[in-house]
Amino acid sequence: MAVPVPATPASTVPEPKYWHLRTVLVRTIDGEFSTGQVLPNERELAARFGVARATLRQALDQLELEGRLVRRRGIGTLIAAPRVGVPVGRGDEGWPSAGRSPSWRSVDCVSAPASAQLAQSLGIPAGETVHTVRRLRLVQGQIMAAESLHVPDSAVPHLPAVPQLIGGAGESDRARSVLRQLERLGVDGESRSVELGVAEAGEAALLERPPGTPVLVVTTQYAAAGRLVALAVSTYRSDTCKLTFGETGLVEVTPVEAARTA
Amino acid sequence: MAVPVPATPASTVPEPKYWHLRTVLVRTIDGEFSTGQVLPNERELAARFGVARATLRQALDQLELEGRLVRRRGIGTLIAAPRVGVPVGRGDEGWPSAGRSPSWRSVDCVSAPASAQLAQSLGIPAGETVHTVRRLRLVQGQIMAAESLHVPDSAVPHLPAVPQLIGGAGESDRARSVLRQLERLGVDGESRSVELGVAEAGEAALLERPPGTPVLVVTTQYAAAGRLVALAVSTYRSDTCKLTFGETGLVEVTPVEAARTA
DNA sequence: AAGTGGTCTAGACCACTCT
DNA sequence: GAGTGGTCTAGACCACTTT
Repeated sequence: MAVPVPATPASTVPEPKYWHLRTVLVRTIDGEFSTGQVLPNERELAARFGVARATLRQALDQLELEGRLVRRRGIGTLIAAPRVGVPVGRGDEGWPSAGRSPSWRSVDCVSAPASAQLAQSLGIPAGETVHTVRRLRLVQGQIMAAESLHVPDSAVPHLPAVPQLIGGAGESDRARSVLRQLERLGVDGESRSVELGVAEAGEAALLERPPGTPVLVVTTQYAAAGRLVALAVSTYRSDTCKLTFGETGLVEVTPVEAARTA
Repeated sequence: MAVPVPATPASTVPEPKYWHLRTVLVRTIDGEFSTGQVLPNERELAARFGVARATLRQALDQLELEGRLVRRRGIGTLIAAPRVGVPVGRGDEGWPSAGRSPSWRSVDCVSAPASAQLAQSLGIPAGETVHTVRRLRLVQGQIMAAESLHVPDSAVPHLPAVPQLIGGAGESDRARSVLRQLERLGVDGESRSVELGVAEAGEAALLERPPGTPVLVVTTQYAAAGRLVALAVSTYRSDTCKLTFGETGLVEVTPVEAARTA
């Protein structure tokens, strides 16, 4: 209010300040900054552009959503690395390999009666036992996704008997057993969906991100012999991941920006 | 500040108010509201929960990102309809059909030299002519996505001669020609990626959304005879779309929420 | 202790929609 | 004109990281 300067004299439809700011910042960071570099702090940036800090933050929020910036408490705002292409789909990445796939790390495994909604999703009677394996997907040593893999007990009848109450030590073994049994079934088909979501407490913790972090939610139905044998719900970090599908990289990675704006 | 009530007495790590608010709102709208219903206005909600309007809005932002709410200027905040599953991939949906596919509507078509980055993405020399068809994807009469389909001139040498300067009337014809030529090539393979983005001015207008709207950016490389013949960049509305891949719905749609939280 | 981003407030004005 | 969401401000305090 102190400064009544209509720097953009307003044509017909005044562009919001934060959006204009974003545009300026995009040009600046694409031009003068490189990955890992830290921007001036928010208070200084706000002063420099003559806006309130909240307005500046609105612009930074956008850039963070686009994966261009990373903000770290107590540290500062830095230029993000380009997103990593993460293969999703058929092949070694797609199907849970019980062996030493370097890509996945099992976290825990619980066996419990299916909730009504989960039962419906799996096409089983409510209350039937479902084994849920939680695991993390690592790419280049970084946590990219957290997954809950739900397997109806009826799909893996040959699981080794294990006490229902599981001590923490046994969980890893149990997860392995479930994955191994699944592998033996052989998979006929997969059906997937991708949508935008936000991570709540549990997922957020696994992803090492604050609650509310936007994620790409990938839901996969695995079928064997025409029957649904597993349902995987994977939440991928949308800031660092680009999901890739299909013929494993017909051509190399494609920079998108120019193609969108050109 | 008037009310120093620490409703949640803080365990070890105080949960942000807006996050707690979101949780409360989720329970409320899942329980007592149904699609299309309007919530009380923001000022009243803020008062009711004893928070500033900005804090309430932070919670609503989250819910909108999740596709649970839709906010309309001058109208109010309403419960959103469930996301629509949109097939992406092989089949009639995946490949541009020049004919009367009810799913796509061509907007315009421009032919211009490729920018450096676009040329690289297409694997052609910079400056080569590229035909860009812009079109909209409609599902159930609703605009779901905007697409730019880039086709190198060398991939469609049999295009009917048309003056370079195109009157608005002829664009629709030209778009049809490009799509038809593409169809005749036959497609060997497709390679896709999905990532989170935001719509800028042009896209936003086509999608009938404000700039900054989050979108799912789908980049598709089309190959014919081992050669890259087209690059499609499609931006899907993340609030209303759930992208589906694979064997066209092995089982019916899967509600995700329960599976994630269970 | 100093510096950073994260949260929250109370209020103002604007743009849009409907009556 | 009344009511709604969208933008913006100026300031405060908190949580986290580093020195």
